[in-house]
Amino acid sequence: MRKINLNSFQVASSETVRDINSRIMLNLVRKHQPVSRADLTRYSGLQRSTVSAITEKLIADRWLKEGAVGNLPRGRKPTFLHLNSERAGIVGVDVQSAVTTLAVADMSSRFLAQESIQTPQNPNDFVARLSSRILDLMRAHPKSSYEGVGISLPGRVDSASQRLIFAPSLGWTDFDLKTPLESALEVPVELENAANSCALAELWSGRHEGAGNLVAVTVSDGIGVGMVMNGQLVRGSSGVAGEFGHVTQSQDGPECRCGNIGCWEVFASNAAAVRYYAESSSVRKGEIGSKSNMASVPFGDILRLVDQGDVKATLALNKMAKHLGDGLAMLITGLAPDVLVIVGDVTRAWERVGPIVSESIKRRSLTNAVTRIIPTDPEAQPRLRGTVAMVLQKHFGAPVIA
Amino acid sequence: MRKINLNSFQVASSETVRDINSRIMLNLVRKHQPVSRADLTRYSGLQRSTVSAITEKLIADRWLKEGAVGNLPRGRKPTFLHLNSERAGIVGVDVQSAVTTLAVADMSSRFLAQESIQTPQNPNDFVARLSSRILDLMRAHPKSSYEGVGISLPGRVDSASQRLIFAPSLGWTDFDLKTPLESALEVPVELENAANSCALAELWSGRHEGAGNLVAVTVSDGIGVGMVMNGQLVRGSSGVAGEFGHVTQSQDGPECRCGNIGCWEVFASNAAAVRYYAESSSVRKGEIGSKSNMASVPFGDILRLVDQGDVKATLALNKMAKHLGDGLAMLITGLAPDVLVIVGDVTRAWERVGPIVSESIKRRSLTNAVTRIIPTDPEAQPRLRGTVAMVLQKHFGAPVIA
DNA sequence: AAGATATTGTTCGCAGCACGAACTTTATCC
DNA sequence: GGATAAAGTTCGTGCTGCGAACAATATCTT
Repeated sequence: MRKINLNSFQVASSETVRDINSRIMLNLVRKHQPVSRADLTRYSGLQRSTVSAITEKLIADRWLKEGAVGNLPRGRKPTFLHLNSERAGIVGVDVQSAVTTLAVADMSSRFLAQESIQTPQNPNDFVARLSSRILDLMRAHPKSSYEGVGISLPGRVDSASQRLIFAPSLGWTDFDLKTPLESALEVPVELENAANSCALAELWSGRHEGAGNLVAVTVSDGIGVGMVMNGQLVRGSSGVAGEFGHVTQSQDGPECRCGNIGCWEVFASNAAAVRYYAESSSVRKGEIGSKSNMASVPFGDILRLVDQGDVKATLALNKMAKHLGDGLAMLITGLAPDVLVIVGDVTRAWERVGPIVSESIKRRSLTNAVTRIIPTDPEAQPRLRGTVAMVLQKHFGAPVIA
Repeated sequence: MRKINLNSFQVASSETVRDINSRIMLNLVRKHQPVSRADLTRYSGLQRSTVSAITEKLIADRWLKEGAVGNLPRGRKPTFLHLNSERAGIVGVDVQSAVTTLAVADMSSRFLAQESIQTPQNPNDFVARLSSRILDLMRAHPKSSYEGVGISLPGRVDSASQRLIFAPSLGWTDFDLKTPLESALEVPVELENAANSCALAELWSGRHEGAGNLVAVTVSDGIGVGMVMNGQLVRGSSGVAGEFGHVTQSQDGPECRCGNIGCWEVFASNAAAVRYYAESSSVRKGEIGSKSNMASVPFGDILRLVDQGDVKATLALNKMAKHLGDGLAMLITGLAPDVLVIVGDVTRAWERVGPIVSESIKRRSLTNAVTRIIPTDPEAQPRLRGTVAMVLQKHFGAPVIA
């Protein structure tokens, strides 16, 4: 039960009822399509007449389409309804430090096209290049309308101003991406942190119907956490919730890029595995601690070496896995989510990493928590799928009431 | 924006509109009372006629009452409305290991009476004694109706079955409190973990209007965390969210009562300060580690000794404060709440403890988080106020929609 | 072959609700 | 004593879901 916020509430009118029920209807079609009006009546509990009226409106507004006619042992044949994938296009953008991926999706979250560009260093160049590529994409895939552009960012977005406050891997600080893009594209733009994007992707994937508490952990050079609680993204005050990657795990670890000592991500990120590997090499050469001399092997190479049976790489990965599990135990103990999704290249080696992580969690967690831990296939592009969810949410999410 | 849960949703009907607007109205009266219909029109944005209709219904249902007539420089005098405190009584129960406190409150959350009993060891005895005392209280304070009984428990309540799963300080496991109490009292009973109760108390206190992200930390023999995110209690899967007290803070700490090593509460609870004090005494006597020989000084005595300038007690409290801050830094970094409330006897010494806690947080937290840290006056009985909020929620909370 | 039965989907009158204009009530100001 | 102002009420309108009756379209039974 939510408290009504008297600083920003919304009274209801007659139309509110239709809005609520339309959204329920859209979600039911999304889940069960193709589906007849009669089935929708049963799923929703509304009257047949009401379902007819609502679907008529949704068809007129081109959200739904009538499709094939079904067959039943008796009685009039049902007309199936499904989402009108022609109606609306959605553009998704996944910004990462090196590469930015763009995609066009339809209403059913199917990708129609995809391309990548190098992420420009300068944020103004980025806006220029991105908007021209998006315009090209929209022209190449004509739809009756484009509902919006969702953007996943490796940084923090202020929830009030919607400005990008901080993006260490890009080197951008306090930049307004939304306004120039919206005026160039004439389409609403949604920004979200990458971990939040992954959490949204999972929430809207349909794989966890009924799971209202869901945590996504992105593991790359740093660690990000996106939280969905009670079916809703938790952004925290001014949008900075989820920085569990910078929770102190040890008083005497190496310094983190955030300036503090012993953050979780210093021990459990890809960069940590790279460091472990470099250290074990240096030790053999007697070069302990001389950071500058360490040859930095990319994390992908470490995974490859592990596959080839390399001992040092395997030990480095194992160490990273142990620490990853330690931090995940914190999330499970504290948040008790139904589902915890892991995102990142480390999932490619989950056969090895998973058991070590589970061991850490079992050792540290309080309850035999029911949390399911799910590694995401990197090919599934969780960040990008999340950007589509950002836009879909506006039409399929629960209406803002009271 | 919330995702609609297709496993349990609620369609809207015409009456839904009235339900939504009535609840907004009730909240506006609660916040601004005494308040005229004309003011409610301005606050709500509804039409004058609509406000009249809604208030008429609420008065007929005895939620509101007309009060005095106001004075204005011009025009017809407004009739003030206020909550009808006679209408409904609420019983709140704060169960702690030694003492259980009962209270009767009115709709405006004012306490009318209060009493304490020793908490019986046996849960069946507890139910018997509690229900007879509650019936006495309700008879002594007749109201047109009793809306419910809210109970704060030092343990975990399963969110689905509403059974008390685990209460270490009481020694009860998997017990159904709700059913027997409800059948004895013929009034709905709400159960909640003590930290959650404190979070609800703060949420509904009216002190933080607009703050949707709020964390309560209870510090006693253990540490509990109650989280409100997006204006709503976060219970997690099966109701076990918030066990941050059992997050591992150090690999090599003493064993926790949960069986793990180095949990936060082992370092930062009242029991920790007691242990620190005992250890420092033992050290002087050369009795390191011989637990059995340590005289256990109650935490209250340590606070008293600190007041009297005792050095060992002060050092013990300082150490506890440092570790308390370390854990709070985790919560602030990870959850970024608007408000973080501290509950427990330790707040009595906040003049001393506060700066140490702030220092720990400043050293460990990532951002200059905007979180306000607020110690609660123990006299304010946060757990008990939360029990009233549990019941109030049902009428003043946002309606369950979609 | 014709009526019985089953199922889908539509039509239509009704009741609940918010809206908004007109109206009533009750003051003070000039 | 009329103008002005504000609070609160009344009433007709439009939107919405409800539910019963009805139309459409099948198969099953006799």
